[in-house]
Amino acid sequence: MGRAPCCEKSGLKKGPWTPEEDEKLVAYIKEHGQGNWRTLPKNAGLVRCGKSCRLRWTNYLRPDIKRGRFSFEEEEAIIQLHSMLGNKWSAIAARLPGRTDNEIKNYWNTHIRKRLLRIGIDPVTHTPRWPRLDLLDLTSLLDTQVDLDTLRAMEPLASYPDVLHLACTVLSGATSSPQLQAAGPYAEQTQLLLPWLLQAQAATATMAQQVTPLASAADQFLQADTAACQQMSYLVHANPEAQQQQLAQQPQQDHMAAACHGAVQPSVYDSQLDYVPALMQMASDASNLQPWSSTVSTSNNNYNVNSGVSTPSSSSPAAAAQMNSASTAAATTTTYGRLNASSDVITADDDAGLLSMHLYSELLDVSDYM
DNA sequence: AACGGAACCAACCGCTGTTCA
DNA sequence: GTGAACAGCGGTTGGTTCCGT
Repeated sequence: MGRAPCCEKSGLKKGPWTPEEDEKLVAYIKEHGQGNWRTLPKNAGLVRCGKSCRLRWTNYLRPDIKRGRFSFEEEEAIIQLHSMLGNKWSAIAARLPGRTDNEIKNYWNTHIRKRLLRIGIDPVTHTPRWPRLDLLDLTSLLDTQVDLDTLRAMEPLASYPDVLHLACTVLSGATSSPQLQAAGPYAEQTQLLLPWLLQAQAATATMAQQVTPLASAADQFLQADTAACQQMSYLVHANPEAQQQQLAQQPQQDHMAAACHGAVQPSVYDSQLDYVPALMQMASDASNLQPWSSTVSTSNNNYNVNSGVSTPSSSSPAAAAQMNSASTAAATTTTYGRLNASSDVITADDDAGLLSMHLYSELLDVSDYM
């Protein structure tokens, strides 16, 4: 025999609460405290289910609830937390004093989600959704005719928007770089950069698949990005001597760096468009790889690098608990790893959370909060 | 002013893990 | 040990408000 039913299943009022009902509920809880929701409605003189009373109290009547518009900081925090926790609204609410899970959930679905979609960020994975736009940006930035074969060869990169984004950022910075302008015709540099993008991406994806159980996937990502950034920098500066020097100074720091260094040997691309068939092959190889976000998850634990997002159906509280804030923040940052393009200097921000917050700040339309 | 669609959000629904008779 | 209810959570609904035509 189980418990007695909490309330009658019929004859109870549903729908919006009246001020009188609110008054009764608040008065009762002030006097007796919350809890014992089964008997509360009857004792408080309400013709409501206990569950309904609990919901009304926790979502609306609680005195510590902060009502009104979400601030810019709160919105940033929600996005940041969502990238780590997924649709764990109660967990997110626990970190936002005065806000309820229901309120945050509603706000996410009606405001943030749409805003992210509008700016091209997938609200589930927190990764860019429009790689082809990046591609367009890239070609426009090159300010030169990129042959169709090369473009076609790059198509598989649509699954790897991060690299394209990275390239765009670097190139946009490079456009205004006096060093680069002094180094030679810009078109020549970019002709080198395009095939390199493919190789670097393929190498990075391979690297990601071979992630070791000892190192966190997030760290691997970070290393890969850092290496990619360094290589980008080399290319932008187009100084082979400096490249070799740097290579000698940081031997075999990681596989990714080695792979990238091999890919950018100038001699490889000296003979005009010799590399195009090779590019096609590389692109084909790359197309067989899973996008970063889905490949890099270690099998011996529950760590999910997919921006730390786990769908309700696939996640478990244990898995969520294992995701400490530092590592998930690192994963998030890697996803949005970026360069200090304006100065052609690649910066590796130690404060991962801060970095991604910074990026989100850029993505959000601040004017909405003015 | 009237209308229709979009946006918003409080409340409900249904599921899951926990508690307890 | 069993099973029913509780408590909590995320998803969804539907009523209301807003806004453009």
